[in-house]
Amino acid sequence: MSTPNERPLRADAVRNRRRALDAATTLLAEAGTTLSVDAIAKRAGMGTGTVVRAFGGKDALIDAAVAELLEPIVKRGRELRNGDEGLESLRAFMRELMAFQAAHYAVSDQLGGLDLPATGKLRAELVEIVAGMVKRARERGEIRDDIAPAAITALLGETAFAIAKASNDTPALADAFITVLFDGLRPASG
Amino acid sequence: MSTPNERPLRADAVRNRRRALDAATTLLAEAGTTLSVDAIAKRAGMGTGTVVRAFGGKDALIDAAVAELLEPIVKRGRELRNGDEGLESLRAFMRELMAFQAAHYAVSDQLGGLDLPATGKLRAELVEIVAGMVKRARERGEIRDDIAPAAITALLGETAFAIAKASNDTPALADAFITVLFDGLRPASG
DNA sequence: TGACAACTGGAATCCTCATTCCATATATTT
DNA sequence: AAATATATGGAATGAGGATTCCAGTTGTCA
Repeated sequence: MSTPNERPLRADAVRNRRRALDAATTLLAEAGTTLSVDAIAKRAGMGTGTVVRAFGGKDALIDAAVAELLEPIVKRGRELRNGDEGLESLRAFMRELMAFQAAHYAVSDQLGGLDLPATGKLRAELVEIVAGMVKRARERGEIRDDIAPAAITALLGETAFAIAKASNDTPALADAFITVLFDGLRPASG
Repeated sequence: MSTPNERPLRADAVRNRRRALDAATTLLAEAGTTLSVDAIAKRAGMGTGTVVRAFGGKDALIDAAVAELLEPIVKRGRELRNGDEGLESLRAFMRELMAFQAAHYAVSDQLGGLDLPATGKLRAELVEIVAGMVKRARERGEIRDDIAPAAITALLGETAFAIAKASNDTPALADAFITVLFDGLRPASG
């Protein structure tokens, strides 16, 4: 599923690919780090050329690293959506999303200007998952119906991302956010 | 108050300073623009050196431009805080903050990595203003008391900034955000 | 093990920018 | 208007970083 019908990579190339990815992830996690190809190469213990070649360019490497990071939370979202328990699923997912963002808040700081297709796709799926949950919760009458679902989805999505840095200083923040948000989303609250 | 006891600038220097500032503001407002000194200089119709010299460096120029942009909203915040009508002031200020952010959403995209002391100070004052209003509203019993004021301030602040890009696509979004947020902040809502 | 294709390190290259410099031009002052 | 202090344009400089190149190395296959 990942690399279809290409000539198989040599064993050392596979190894280095993996190492480059890990090094990128590590640097991504460190706020204030210089995310240069050279820095990644040094961290991975290999030459610059090797790093670039492994993915065909810096952006592709970062894209792969971030996508790999995002994968589990997206998967988790799919699960929650499928066995959909309505509002509770949504609340649970928001909690996990925020925890995820808090844990990786340094990442998004360093992504400006990069072209990250895979990452973008996953992010879009995240939004889509939340939108689906919002729709279902609303059909069940669990959230207010005087506000457009799209607006609610946007509110949740933006808030989930916004919390990142702040909640890293104050872990309890996420709970406060969720409490206020979901209280405000209850039906007949106007 | 702005330039104390320095030797007065020559008339043309004053003019160029102004033009550089305006050019920077213009470019800042355009999403996707390259915010290089050369671009600013070209836009302002002057040489690169002139632009840099006017403020002593790129960062200082951008800082001045953004601070100038922020000034009115901060001033407005001070007014609202002084004639404090409690929760209504807070709600009004949030509305204005969000409108402001929506209008200038492109700005913050381009500020990563720059050192902007004046801008930072104004932002801090914005937070301080919101914190003050939250405190007052809480003392008046207008918002729930089961969540730390600091958390509420953070929630409002982060949300206000988060809305920027999204609400540029969908103007009604800000209202939805505020409705949900303030409903969720009502006392005895738990 | 030998032959060969696939990889590797990291120096060289190429870009994008901020900042500096200085010969030239313009304001200011007398 | 002449003298002087300031300011200007924009080429030159230099730093930071992505990408390319290739001589040398290592995995792979027979």
